[in-house]
Amino acid sequence: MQVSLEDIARGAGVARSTASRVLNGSGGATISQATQERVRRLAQELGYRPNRMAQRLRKRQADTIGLIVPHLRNPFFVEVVVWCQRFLSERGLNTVLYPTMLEDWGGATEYHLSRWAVDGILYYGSPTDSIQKLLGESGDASIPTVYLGHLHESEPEALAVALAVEELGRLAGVHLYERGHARRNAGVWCLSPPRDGVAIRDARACGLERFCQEREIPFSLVTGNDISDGLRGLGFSLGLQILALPAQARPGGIFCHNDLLAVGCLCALRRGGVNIPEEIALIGCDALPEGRFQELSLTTLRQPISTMCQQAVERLFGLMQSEPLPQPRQIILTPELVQGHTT
Amino acid sequence: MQVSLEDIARGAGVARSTASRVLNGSGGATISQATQERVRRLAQELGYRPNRMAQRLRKRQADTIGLIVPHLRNPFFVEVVVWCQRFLSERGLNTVLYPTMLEDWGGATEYHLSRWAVDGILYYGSPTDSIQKLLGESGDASIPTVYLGHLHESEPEALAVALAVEELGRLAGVHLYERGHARRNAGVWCLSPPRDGVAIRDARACGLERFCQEREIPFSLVTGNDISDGLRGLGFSLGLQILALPAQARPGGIFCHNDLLAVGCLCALRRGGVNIPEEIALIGCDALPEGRFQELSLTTLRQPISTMCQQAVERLFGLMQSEPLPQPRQIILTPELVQGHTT
DNA sequence: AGAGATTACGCAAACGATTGCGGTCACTAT
DNA sequence: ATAGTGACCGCAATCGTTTGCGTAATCTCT
Repeated sequence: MQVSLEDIARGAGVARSTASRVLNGSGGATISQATQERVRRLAQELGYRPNRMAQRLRKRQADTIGLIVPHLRNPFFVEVVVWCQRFLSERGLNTVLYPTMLEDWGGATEYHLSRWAVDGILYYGSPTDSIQKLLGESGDASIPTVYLGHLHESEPEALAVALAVEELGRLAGVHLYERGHARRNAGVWCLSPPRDGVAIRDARACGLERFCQEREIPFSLVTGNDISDGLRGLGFSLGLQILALPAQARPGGIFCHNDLLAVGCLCALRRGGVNIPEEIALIGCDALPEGRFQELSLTTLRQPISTMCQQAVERLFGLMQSEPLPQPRQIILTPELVQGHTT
Repeated sequence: MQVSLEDIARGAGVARSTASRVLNGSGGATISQATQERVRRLAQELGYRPNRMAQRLRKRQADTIGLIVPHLRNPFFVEVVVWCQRFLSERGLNTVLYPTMLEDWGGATEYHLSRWAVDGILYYGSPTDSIQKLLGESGDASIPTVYLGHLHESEPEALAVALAVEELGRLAGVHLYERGHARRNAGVWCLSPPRDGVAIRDARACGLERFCQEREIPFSLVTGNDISDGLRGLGFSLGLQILALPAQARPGGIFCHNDLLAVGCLCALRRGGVNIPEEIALIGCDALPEGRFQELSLTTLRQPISTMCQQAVERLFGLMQSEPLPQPRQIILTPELVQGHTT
């Protein structure tokens, strides 16, 4: 059985309140050195450790934030988790993870994400669905929330630390164009994962498409439907499809929604004997370590994950302390191109 | 503000106790249908959700287990986390993650892992250090714990769901031998990460070494010291070192402690123009998806992660319910070879 | 020396739930 | 009519902390 504050108090001959005040250094009242010493020593000897549940009940806070990410099978999100958890733990906050896509959380979400279970939420979701959809009607809208990754049009007032997703597409376009991969054959393709059967036309796809339109470069947004083998598998099967095309129907440059797709696609193309980047150039997104250790290192776009997480945690913390809302409400962090050998 | 049991009770004109008993269906006493209906409807309307902190305080349990893994930069451990979390959430248990290697948890461990913060622990650590070292002197030895991944000689009595680590080495050896990669040049090498500056001589290295001794195959255990770039980076630099050797000093077959090392090494060797598997064969460990999508798909060893996690969670659950200890105390799950193109 | 300030501490009420025990009914059996 | 029996429900303690307020004791100053 654990030792409680009561035990300390009794042992030191003081009231629980006094012991509590000594141990937390809080509570207005002043306590004599002698008493402090006595209490502290006893606590030390008995190996006292406060009951978190009782503290949380009394202080009406959970010391916990919910971190919502799509899943953990993409190292990008793992990185997000690692950094968020690190910054949160520095502030003494627990992290509870909620992968939304991989598992069927159903009622579990409701169970875990009530106002009483978490003090705040960091939400990395698709820009089209807001957190409300996740929490359901029972969701408590008053939980302090900071959005990660992108701005949510449905929550224009919310705090967000986003990545310049559209800029990703533009940067990729510029790079492919300058390197001369854009005007070849069927122009530029953007490979995206499917969503409800069609390619995700997110900001990065749009950014690239816009760039292509400006330069009058042929552009296609493509996806596949076989996701049974993960994103790499999808990329691989798309690569195979490209291999099946005659040369002039193939893209000159490919921008992949993320590095996993890119790796899969690269794998198929290389095995198919395609000259990269001479025939087809490839650029990924997220700068995963995995891309660097391909036989042909992947050109990709690095996003400032740690900065994003740090800022988000900082903002969430402010929100939880009801500090005045920071200006601007939304931060947008810019990516950086990492030159590899696939462009 | 959240609605409490008190509110329900008052609204329905019953005592808190009655409301509680209705909502949990527990507590011996019988409640009339009419009352039940009234309470339930009110709870529904008001969107009542119990305060977990209060419940946990009262029931003296945290509904939470601590999942301890070295870090999350290796997808293998991510997989462990994903599966454990899944099986735990099926049983209504929260998961809190403690990466031991990546971050300096220091006092945080002590803070989070007390008897009062978690009901149980799943521990995936190196076989040489026990959980006691992690928890420190303040650690509460009475927390139900199940060891994951390997047996801990320091805890022969403990429950464990282990992988047949030594068998990994043996299987790799047999495979390299049968494929004719073992007797070439400098024989078989085992690439391991360093620990305190020297290669980890764990069970898989020993398993391979023993096999080599039996067949009188030259064997070396090698590592490097540059881990600034992760395991892939280490593998890569070791690959470069191999490239610098004259052919007859090179290994005929390499067994890598894990797929990340293997991928890095493979990358260096291929870029260096080595014929794989003709000149050097390579076998990894863990069957990460990443290995399959190399230009030359990696031969590797698959371990039954989901089974391991499921069994571990099941056993931990039993332990927490103080069920009689299962026999045998330790389960050992065997790996399976996945043939790729690097052997 | 007595008023006022300060120091040092204890009392008891929260926080929101669970649960052992006891009490009130209505109804039946004697 | 009285005791016995269920069915139904409320009282109040309990989990371990925090904290507002009250009150002695001590000190300071004139």
